[in-house]
Formats: sequence, C-alpha cells, structure tokens
Amino acid sequence: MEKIDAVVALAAVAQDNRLDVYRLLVQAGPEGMPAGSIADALKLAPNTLTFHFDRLRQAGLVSVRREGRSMIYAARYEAMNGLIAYLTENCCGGAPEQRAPASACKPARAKHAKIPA
Amino acid sequence: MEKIDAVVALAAVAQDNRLDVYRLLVQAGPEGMPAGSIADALKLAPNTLTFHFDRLRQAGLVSVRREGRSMIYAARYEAMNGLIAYLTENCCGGAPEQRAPASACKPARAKHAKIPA
DNA sequence: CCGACACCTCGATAATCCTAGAAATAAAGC
DNA sequence: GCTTTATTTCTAGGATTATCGAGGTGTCGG
Repeated sequence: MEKIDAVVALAAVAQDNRLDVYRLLVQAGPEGMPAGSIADALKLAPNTLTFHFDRLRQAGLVSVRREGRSMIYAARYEAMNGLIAYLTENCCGGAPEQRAPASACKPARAKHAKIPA
Repeated sequence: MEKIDAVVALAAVAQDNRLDVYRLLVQAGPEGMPAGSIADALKLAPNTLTFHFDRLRQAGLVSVRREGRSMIYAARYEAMNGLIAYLTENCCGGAPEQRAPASACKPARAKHAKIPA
C-alpha cells in the first residue's frame, strides 16, 4: 500500500459519522446494507450520507451495488486489513518478524448471520 | 478506547506530514528525536512542525521531553497498539476469537538493545 | 403514462485545517 | 548581561471539510 492510499483511508475513518457508518457496515457483514437503513440507523440526511459514502468508497473501504431502488453498501474487509498491515509494518520498523498477522479482520457472521434488527 | 479517541488518533495520522513525522519517530526508537532533526529530515518549517506535533501529542501518539535546548519527541507505541486493537475489535464485530493479538507494535531497534522476548 | 419512492447532484455556508511570517520564550556559552 | 541556538506562540491567510436545502435521476407499482 502506498502512503497516499493510507492517508486517504485513514482520513476516511477519521470522522465521527463515517466511523459510525463503517462500523455499521462491518457488523452488517459482507452482504451489506441499503443506504436508507443506514440513514435511518444513524439519523443522517441522505445527501450528507452520500457525501460520506463517496469518501469511504474513494478510500476503497466500502463497495456499492444497486438492488432495485436501493443502493447496497458493504464493507471491503481486505482494505482494512491492508491498512492495518501498512500501519504495523511501519510501526515495527526494522523488526519484520514481529509484524502482526496480515489478516486480522475477517467478515463476522458471514453465512447464517442475522444481526438483531 | 473511546470512539472519540480513535477518531482523534486516526485524524492525527491521516495527514501527509504527520504520517511522515510519526513514521520517522517510530523508526527512531523509544529514545526519540529532537524537533530540529525532524524538521531537517522532512524539510518542514519549525513552526509548522510544532503545529503537527501538537496534534500528534494531543492524540497521545507521541510524547515530548526537554533536553537542554532541544525538545525530544518520541513515539508512544502503546497508543498505536490501542488504536489497532480498537479497529480490529470493531472490525471483527461479534467474533472476538478472531481478533488480532493486542500488541502488534513494539519499539524497533532500541539503540543496540535487544527487543525483550 | 403517472405518481411514489430511494437516492444522488448541485450550490451555498460555516467550521476547521494547514501553512507561513513575525515575534516571543527558554537554555547555553561567552 | 548579551548573543546564539532551538523551539514555541501569535496572527492571518487560503484551502479543505461537513452539512443543509432544493432540485434531479433512476426504479417500481399501478
């Protein structure tokens, strides 16, 4: 990962509402969540939410797909893994054998997942 | 770690110059580095650097001590560990057994000393 | 086709951020 | 005490950011 990518990704989650959005998406699992439900859950105006989605998407942290009238946003777990790998890599400097395992983040409750609505 | 602390820490490293400063300090080891050397290495004006130091310090990512005329800044490794723990904790949602080990970051090459095994 | 729904785009605004110049503070040496 | 060195504080500027209101695009059900 390039430094600029790391800065963009860090900036993307370095904001109250976006961190909330991202955490919600992570907990929602790989199938994602429609924009409306997120707006509802976090009490954010749809246009404001769009602004934040764009940032998260530009940082590669989330993906979007259309499903009927809804836009479904989902967390891209590998992006956060990459970011953490970058941080620990630089953090540990010259001691590569002490690096954290590269994939610390995996989709939670993937299969029969049912988050209590 | 509280959400607000995570946001502040993320915002602190989500900026080109500050990420450079932080990485330099991490590689400098626990003994830190005088502000002047950092300004020299990164070609930043001293007052600009002070601005960024304040941000990093406010986020708890670096510490500072006076040594003669110099101010020595040093990375606080446990802060980054805490941040990464927070991110992976939320990242892994309801699967705590999948979390990364809490201490991925340790001081690298402390002078000629060995990393405590 | 038409209205309802879900979401996005545009334009504007207040707040915050980064940088830089000038002056001030703190320590060391003569 | 005065000068030099190292860093901070003050002040101000332009750039970026987050939010909001108004209007637009795409989709579904009839």
